[in-house]
Order: sequence, then structure tokens, then C-alpha cells
Amino acid sequence: MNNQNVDDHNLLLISQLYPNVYTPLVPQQGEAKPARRRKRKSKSVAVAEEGGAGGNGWFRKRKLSDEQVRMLELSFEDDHKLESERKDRLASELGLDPRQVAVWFQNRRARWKNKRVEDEYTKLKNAYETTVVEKCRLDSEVLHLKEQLYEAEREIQRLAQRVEGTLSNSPISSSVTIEANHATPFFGDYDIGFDAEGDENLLYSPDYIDGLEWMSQFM
DNA sequence: TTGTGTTTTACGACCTCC
DNA sequence: GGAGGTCGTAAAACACAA
Repeated sequence: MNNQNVDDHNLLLISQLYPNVYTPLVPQQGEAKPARRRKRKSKSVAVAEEGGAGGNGWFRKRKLSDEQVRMLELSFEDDHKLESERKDRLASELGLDPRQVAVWFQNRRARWKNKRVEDEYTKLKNAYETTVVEKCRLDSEVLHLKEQLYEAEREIQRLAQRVEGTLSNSPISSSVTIEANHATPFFGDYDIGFDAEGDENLLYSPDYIDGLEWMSQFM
């Protein structure tokens, strides 16, 4: 048995003893899937091939087991940062290389950050959509109020014409008719403006005061 | 079965902090 | 200067539709 075979044999034994912890790359019996050749070697594999420290093949595994991931997740929930003491403890508890634990935390932090950005985006999007709906509602309210104003103007005009008819024989009737026809503002003449308090209001433009004077004739 | 998109593991480059 | 962080990306594993 050469060195590689010894390593594989050891891995097989370990994976049988700790099926939830060790997930060796060594193909199991009946497992036909050949490992695809990597362009970039992982450090542990490179070390193993060189026969260096820790390079006896014991850590030649890829996907972490469910149990390992579960323990790492628990630890991550505790604290997203990884002090070297915790890293070493986790590594020995899970039978992993401390480097693997560090890498797992790096990747987990990246995923967590992505998720946070995604959540933030969703929240902003919802807020934007709510604002758009509210704007539509306000626009429609403005339209409704303008219609009401228009109806009020029509009513005032009708009243004015009735007054004109009533006073047609009076000496001042001609001047009232002229002024009313000249000064009556119509719906389209109103616009958004600002009152004395600086609040937005529907104002008669171009001359709101004239409008008020015109109204006062009928009060 | 195969092509394709996604997830997971791992690494190098670079940065910050002590 | 070393340890440990982020960022970008390669590559393997995995999921899944066609």
C-alpha cells in the first residue's frame, strides 16, 4: 500500500466512524463520480501532495457535512466575528482545519451582508410604492376638490344671473352686469398658490384679491 | 443526459488595526 | 509586520428544466 492508498484508507475509516463530520473526497464504493480536475489547487491538496505539515490527506474533503454547517451556523449566530481561540476550538470540535473555519466565516459574512442589502432594497422599494400610491390618492383628491369648486362657481353664476334678472329694472343693474361678466373667475383660472401662512392653497390667479371683491358683491 | 444557473468552498489581492 | 477583515472570482457541487 503506497502513501496515497494509506491516506485514502484512513479517510474511509474516519468517515465511517464520523459519518456526519467527515466527507472525504475519496469515492465510496459504488460511487462512480470522478473528481473533476481543478485548474486552481486548493491549499490543503497542494500541501498534501507535497507531503508537508498537515499534508497527509486527512483534510482532503470538500462540502462540509450538515452537522458541521449546523454547528458553524450556531456559532455564527453567537458572533459574526471569529477570534482565533474560537476558531481553533471550533476547528478541533468539528474536525476541520482552522483555515476552513475562517474561510467558512468569511463566506458566511459575505452571504449575510448580501442578504442585508437585499432586505434593505426590498424595504426601500416597498416604501417607494406606498408613496406612489399615496401620491395618486392625493392627486385624485385634488381633482375631486377642483370639480367641487367648479360646481360652486357654476352655482354662483346661476345666482348672479338670477340677481341680474331681478334687478333688471333697477338703476344700478347695468353696472352689476358689466362687473359680474368681467370679474367672474372660472374653474380654469384657479391655481395652486401660497396663503399668508405659507400653506399651499387653491388660489384665483392672476388676481386673487379681485376675486374676493367680486364675491363680496353678493354677500 | 445535458446544458445552465445557483450555491458552496477556497483562494489571492488588498486593506485596516494593533 | 502579522492577523484577520472585505472583495472578487475560480472551481466543484448541486438543482433542475428540456
